[in-house]
Amino acid sequence: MNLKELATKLGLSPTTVSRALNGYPEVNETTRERVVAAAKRHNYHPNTRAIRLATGRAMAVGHVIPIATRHEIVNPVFADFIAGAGETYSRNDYDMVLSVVPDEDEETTYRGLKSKGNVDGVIVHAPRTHDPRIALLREIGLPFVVHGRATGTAEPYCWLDVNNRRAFQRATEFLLDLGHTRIGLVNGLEFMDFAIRRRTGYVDALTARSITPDPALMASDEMTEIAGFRAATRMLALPQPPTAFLASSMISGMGVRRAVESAGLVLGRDVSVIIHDDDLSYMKNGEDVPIFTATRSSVREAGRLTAEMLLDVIAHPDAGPQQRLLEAELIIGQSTGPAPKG
Amino acid sequence: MNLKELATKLGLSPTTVSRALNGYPEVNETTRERVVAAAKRHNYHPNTRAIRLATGRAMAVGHVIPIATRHEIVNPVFADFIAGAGETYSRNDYDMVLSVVPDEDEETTYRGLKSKGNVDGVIVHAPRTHDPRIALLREIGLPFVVHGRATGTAEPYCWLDVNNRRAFQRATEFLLDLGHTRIGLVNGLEFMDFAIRRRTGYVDALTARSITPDPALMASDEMTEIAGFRAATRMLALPQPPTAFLASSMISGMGVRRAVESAGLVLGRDVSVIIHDDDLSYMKNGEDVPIFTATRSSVREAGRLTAEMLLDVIAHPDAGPQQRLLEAELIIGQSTGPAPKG
DNA sequence: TTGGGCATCCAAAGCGGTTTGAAGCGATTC
DNA sequence: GAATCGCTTCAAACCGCTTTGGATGCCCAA
Repeated sequence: MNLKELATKLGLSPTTVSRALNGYPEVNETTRERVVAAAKRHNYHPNTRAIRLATGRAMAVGHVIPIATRHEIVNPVFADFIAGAGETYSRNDYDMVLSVVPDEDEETTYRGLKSKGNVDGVIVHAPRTHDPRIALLREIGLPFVVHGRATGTAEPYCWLDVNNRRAFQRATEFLLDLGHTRIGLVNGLEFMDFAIRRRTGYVDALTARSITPDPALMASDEMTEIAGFRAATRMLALPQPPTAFLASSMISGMGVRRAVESAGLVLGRDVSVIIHDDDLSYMKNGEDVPIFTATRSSVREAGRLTAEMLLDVIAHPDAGPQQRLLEAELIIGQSTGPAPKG
Repeated sequence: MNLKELATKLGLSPTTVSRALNGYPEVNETTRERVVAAAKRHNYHPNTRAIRLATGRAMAVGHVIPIATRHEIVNPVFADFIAGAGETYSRNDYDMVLSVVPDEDEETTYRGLKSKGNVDGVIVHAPRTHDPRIALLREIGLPFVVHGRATGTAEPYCWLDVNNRRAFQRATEFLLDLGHTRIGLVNGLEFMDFAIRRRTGYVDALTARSITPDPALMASDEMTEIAGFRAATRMLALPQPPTAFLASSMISGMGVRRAVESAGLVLGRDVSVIIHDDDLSYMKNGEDVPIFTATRSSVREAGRLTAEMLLDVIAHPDAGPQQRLLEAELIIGQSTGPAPKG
């Protein structure tokens, strides 16, 4: 059943039927009701491909996912973000199209998305410092919103980010208040913008209390269980081991916990751990009582909000760049306690 | 730059230019070269929306992701599968469109995808026994491939699955050969088809050696770290605790490991653990030497293959239903050893 | 009476490609 | 020399919708 057939069946022109269904004013209310009823009865759904061609809009948003050899973006955090964004798209009748491409094809993919008209805009994931994608997207004129920020980008652009610096600063201060002075940082890869901001927060909090950050207590690696385990194990073997850790994610935090327990120490008594909790839907940090003390910020909610921002940018291309900074909560769990007296 | 402009520039008709670029035989080779060169020079890319309308094909594949209140499908395994499928789509110039919808809207979404013509086919995730989606998709005539199988479906359909029964049977036999007789099963939720098959494999292996499966040694829950921890802790507290475990995933295996270590036992010596390893790209089971002994089957590869099967089904709708069963490898890691003499 | 305004509706022209049917033309065949 | 054929090319229809620019009829004010 297409528009023409429905129009014939109703004894109306396609024009009127189209207008009736799309809520245009120049159609008699009685007629509109007839049309709407007939559309429902015959289970008429306008063909998306035709709408897209006729309107010139793709009604779709792209997410480009590079298959990196080194840093894998296909991680749990990404999945939850996508799920959040997808909820927003569904509610607004937009399609979400994912392009999984070898990372050397990333630029070509963005250019293709624009010139072939597959999408109306894109979301940029996992920005690095001086991320080239921002200039690229501006150049080709494809609307975009960045999830995170890219230090070193001159002109303003749209982004939504969590205040990572502040989160880690507060977490560090919290540990300092508990009497910890040797605090290990198990960070993500530090070419990622968020990781740098987190380290900055950590360093700032220490320096504010006149503690010189110790390079031996700062690790930077993939946010995996193994990497967390290794980094923490190494630090615990130092002559002056840390009494507390900041871990970049739930997963690396689990590695840290394993290192702590393997060393015969008790979590929350001998060693304190604070993680950053993205509040992943399938990997909760405890139920009522959080297992880990954490800086928490739902990445799924971030996905929803970033997608909303993008749809807004697409609808109003000439409004200035939107920017939004979310604050993480500091939630107290069972993994922190006063520094052991020593 | 669109087709008409390019044609004018070349002094040719749109017809000829279109044919030249699409490799049709009825065009002079010299002309074709001219056209191809001009297209490249002017950076011409045919508009996807127009192609889709003209050809009647969506050149897109759908993945419907229900937001369940109970069982969350947005998990790491799903992310890796999507990444694999996405690779296949990119190579074949198909778009991957993800629909994230409340689970009560799932049926409506499939119907809409079909009647609005957004996609040429879909992949069905996480089938349950008697999964209603299979009959639905057949009814509305939307090509599909199931990742997994749905016991209780009468008519044949396309699927790609891992031999879960065999994998868990072999793993159980391996433990039995090592002298373990009390083996705990930390399974996924057993309304999921794969979970049932795994339990069947486990039970079959036990019965073949005249061991009666003990209900107290069989747990079924979400495949999370906490659930794994709880199930294993409970079993280890039994009067006759198990000396080995089968865990449904890397993550629940980590929970089991924590339970083992919390009980003061040593993994691989006092208690053996075998996990099912989906070979997730961001969560490797060790590097050279696997941490866990495991039944391994790359879910990312499954994604690639399932997508290929679907594209094939779309291209040849009248060929019979394709079905493919992948075997998991049994890889030996450091988490298994002979049963302690007792 | 007339003409302007308003409420409705429609024909037709896009959107940017693909595809059908036909035509031009030099070479070949009879 | 006319008919046929293969090779190229093109005009036009079409995909299914939106949207522009009338057209129609009716009511009301001048």
